[in-house]
Amino acid sequence: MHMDPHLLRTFVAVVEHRSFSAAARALGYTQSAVSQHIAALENDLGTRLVERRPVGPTAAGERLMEHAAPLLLRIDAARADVARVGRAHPTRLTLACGPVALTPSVAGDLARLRADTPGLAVDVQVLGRAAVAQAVLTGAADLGLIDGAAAPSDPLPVPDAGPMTGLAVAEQPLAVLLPAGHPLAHRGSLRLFDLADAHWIDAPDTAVSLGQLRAAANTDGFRPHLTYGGTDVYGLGVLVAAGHGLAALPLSLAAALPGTVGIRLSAPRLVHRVEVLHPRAPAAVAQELVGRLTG
Amino acid sequence: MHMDPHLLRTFVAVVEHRSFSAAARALGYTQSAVSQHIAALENDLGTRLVERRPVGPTAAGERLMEHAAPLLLRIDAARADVARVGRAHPTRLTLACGPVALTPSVAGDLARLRADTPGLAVDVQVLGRAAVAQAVLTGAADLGLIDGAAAPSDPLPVPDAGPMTGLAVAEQPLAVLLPAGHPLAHRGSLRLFDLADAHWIDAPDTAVSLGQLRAAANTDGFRPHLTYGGTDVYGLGVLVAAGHGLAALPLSLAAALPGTVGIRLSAPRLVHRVEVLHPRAPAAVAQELVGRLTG
DNA sequence: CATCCAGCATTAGCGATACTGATGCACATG
DNA sequence: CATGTGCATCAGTATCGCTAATGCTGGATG
Repeated sequence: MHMDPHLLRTFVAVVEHRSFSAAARALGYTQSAVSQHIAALENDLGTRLVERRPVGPTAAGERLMEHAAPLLLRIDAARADVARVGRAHPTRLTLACGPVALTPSVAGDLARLRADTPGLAVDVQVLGRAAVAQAVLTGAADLGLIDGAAAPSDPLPVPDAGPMTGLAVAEQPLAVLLPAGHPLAHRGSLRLFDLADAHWIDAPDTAVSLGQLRAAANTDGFRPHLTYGGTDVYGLGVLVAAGHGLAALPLSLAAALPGTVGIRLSAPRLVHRVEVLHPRAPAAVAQELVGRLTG
Repeated sequence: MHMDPHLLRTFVAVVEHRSFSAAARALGYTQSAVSQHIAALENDLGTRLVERRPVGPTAAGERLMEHAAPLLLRIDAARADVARVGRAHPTRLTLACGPVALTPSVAGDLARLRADTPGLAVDVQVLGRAAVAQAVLTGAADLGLIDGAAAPSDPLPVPDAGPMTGLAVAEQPLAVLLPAGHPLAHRGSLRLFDLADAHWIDAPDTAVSLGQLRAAANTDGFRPHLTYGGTDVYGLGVLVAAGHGLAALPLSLAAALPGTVGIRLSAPRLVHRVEVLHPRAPAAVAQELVGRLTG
């Protein structure tokens, strides 16, 4: 009865639905059960966790919410990790890819793997950045491909919810995408610091997210001027071309977009890297693909 | 009954004690209850988790063990985090320090804080590196001080079991400790790569651990020639002086040890940094000390 | 200000659960 | 082959965790 994941799950549902009854419906309980769950949790922790009428988290509840999601995720990850043990050679490979992570070289390796292992079904899923790690942890995907900006020898930051290894697959220079007529568009290279106060587009599911940029460059700048929720690189290019702001992309991608110019970033020394994420004990086919990607 | 922390706890106890009965005694249960707990877990996960006679984890059990400790830690962290909310101004400040983290400057800041806040009881605890973060997360300490080697702008690696912030307190050059008669002892500075194949002493609770060194320098070398389990820097100095191997230390500390020479490391660009760890919502006094340490 | 109502709390009751204590059974040891 | 250690199993019981019904409270409405 101590901090039962079950109680946490209904707590999260209550906070998200902002209603006991709605949470009950969503979870397949009665409203009474939900009420008792919350009461039990509050009793256990000795504090009020949700304010009623209107329903919402208290300060303590907000704290708990920060823990609840990772906790529940890790539970699923543990389940998946245990389930993977002893799993025979599966005939299906599920890949979770970040938006810009599926490069021609990766696709080539994958094609060669399929050629060498007849009967292998492959399932490629494109997800948002955070969801990739989650899919690998929970076993929804056999492998994950993420990308982002980092110093040349630093690994990409990954939410740590379980034993998972990231291996570099490919690196290329990082570029900033400017509209073709931009005053800086003729430069051979640019320093990131000079652009900290420029207008930026935050496109966390398409380009390098501004948060990553801030972390990698160790600064406070890069405040978003516009937020782009799509996963389509061309759409982002259109926005940049129209002058809505700048975006950071791997150089080869930036060079391919019409109406814009991709200028290589010279300082700080950052690269765009694709990494493959795999669980501690991946299936045989997955292991094989990891070998090809990194070998 | 899905993956109850209770069941996990007894699972961990069983694996650690390598016995159902011993685990039962440790947990205050009957042997029967423990047997049923394990059976329930195995039934839930659909795999055998522990081998009996002799008792030990199966492959799946080993996987689960990797998750169990962080999971239980995070549960305690969540508890502590929630309990901290609304806590009035406490009159006692508990500091968890890593072995080399308690520098003169830190002690000075602490002394000034005590002078300014009469009636403040301070409790300083020296712990191993991993235990510091754990103490902060579980609320056993209000603040933690850790140290280690890292690239100048990189944060120290901290086990991610909850919302916790690390702020740099002090940085100084990293040095390698050589016996006084060592052939390289007259050098003005040394490159770490040249020492990768030397004999090293692994002293994770005293000097910079070799694991950190490997990670920071991105290499495979630094295989331990001798392991030193103590937390006493002078004892480590004696071992180095006697030629048992080398160790990495902050320069000022290395310079103070007799019979040895501390040579500054010039490449890769690594520093020894002390960071203060605090939970998301630290108590008022703790917050004040953080301000003084970092300000 | 009276009424209504949406929605959370409370309670009784019952089936499921989680313990204990006793017993069974398998394996290692001498 | 006898013995003992230690896990599995089983019966019994207290407790838990649900549902269904009912109570209660704060806000909207005229």
